[in-house]
Amino acid sequence: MAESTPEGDTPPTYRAAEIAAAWRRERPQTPTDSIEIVTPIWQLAKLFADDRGRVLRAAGIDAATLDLLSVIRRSGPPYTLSTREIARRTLVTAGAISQRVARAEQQGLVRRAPGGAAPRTVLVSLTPEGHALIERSVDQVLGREATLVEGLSQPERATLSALLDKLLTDLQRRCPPPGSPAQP
Amino acid sequence: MAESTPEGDTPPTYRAAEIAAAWRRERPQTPTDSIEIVTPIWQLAKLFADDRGRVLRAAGIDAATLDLLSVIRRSGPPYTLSTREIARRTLVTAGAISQRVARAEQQGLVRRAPGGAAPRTVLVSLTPEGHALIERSVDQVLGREATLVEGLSQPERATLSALLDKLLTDLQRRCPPPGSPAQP
DNA sequence: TCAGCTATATTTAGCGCTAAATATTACCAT
DNA sequence: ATGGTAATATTTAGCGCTAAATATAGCTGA
Repeated sequence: MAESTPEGDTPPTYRAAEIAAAWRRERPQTPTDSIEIVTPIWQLAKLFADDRGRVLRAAGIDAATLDLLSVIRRSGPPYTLSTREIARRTLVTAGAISQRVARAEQQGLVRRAPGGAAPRTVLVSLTPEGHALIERSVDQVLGREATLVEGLSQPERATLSALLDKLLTDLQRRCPPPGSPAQP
Repeated sequence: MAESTPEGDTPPTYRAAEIAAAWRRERPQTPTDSIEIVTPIWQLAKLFADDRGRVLRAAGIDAATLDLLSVIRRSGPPYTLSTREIARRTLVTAGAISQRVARAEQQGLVRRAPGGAAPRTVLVSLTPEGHALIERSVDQVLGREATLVEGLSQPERATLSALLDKLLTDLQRRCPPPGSPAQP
């Protein structure tokens, strides 16, 4: 056996190519076509999320709050969005949004007010404190991420993002649309 | 009105390109370079995870258990791995592995036994029931995922996976290695 | 007019994860 | 021998999310 139990060496992490090869060795009929796409996507998502978490901890804000303030901030003046619209744009459950808004309101970062078209619409607005916090956080987060993707050349990044977008579009056509994270 | 709030139309989901454009409109100095890479990665990760969740619910197994049984199964005979090694390969906290193993043991899918090289090593093995469950689940999951990536041609998939791997390698060199999901 | 219907927001129970604290074992140098 | 140290596993507290149940406001048609 190569490297399983008593752990000879300890490679830094586990590679998609190894996973696919292991399945083909163990079960030759296994359909491994997707592994080298899906696995690195999950690994990258986790790496980006963890790294962002570290940046945000230093900035005194958590990822959920950043997500909330960001979507309101970048919607432009008057920095107000309905709960429903926030849920649509962040692709997180409406119940989760309720909780995020409650926490942020507790910290004085947003304000809730009834009003709007639909029946029970609640509008969420940035307070001056919330606006200030997002202004000083967003460049830190996006600046850090910009350095993280520097390992790819500009043409490589363009190719990558085009392929990701194509795959995403195709999948959204074929899967029910429950939820998904977002960008500040 | 179409179907949302005051908000005019309701596109199926929120696009990375729109997010980047919104930030540039609102704050021209914002570094948006990473958005069209990071955002689709998170959206895709969520889509794949949700879709897998639906497949697994039908198969009577959850994602965490699939992850555990998979890593043991594809390590080959004797289908035994130490807790430590499982944690390394799935890139999830050792505490989480303890809990996953406890749950799976409760269901009769794995067995725990002391032994192995290091001090307090615990070896986790598949029971016949666990082996049978993973055998009949893995092809369903990977087969489904294979159809999901069909929207990309073979060369496109190769390019995509090469770029993802390059980015991942580069990031692993630059970020601390806390944790990340895995593939069955 | 008014009874229901629809659309939205909130609450609640439960889940799995992380981080930190704790427990346990083997080894090793004195 | 023996006390200490390193390595590992488990437990625990807390967190944020999801799904489902609940509450509420406006609309609509008989």
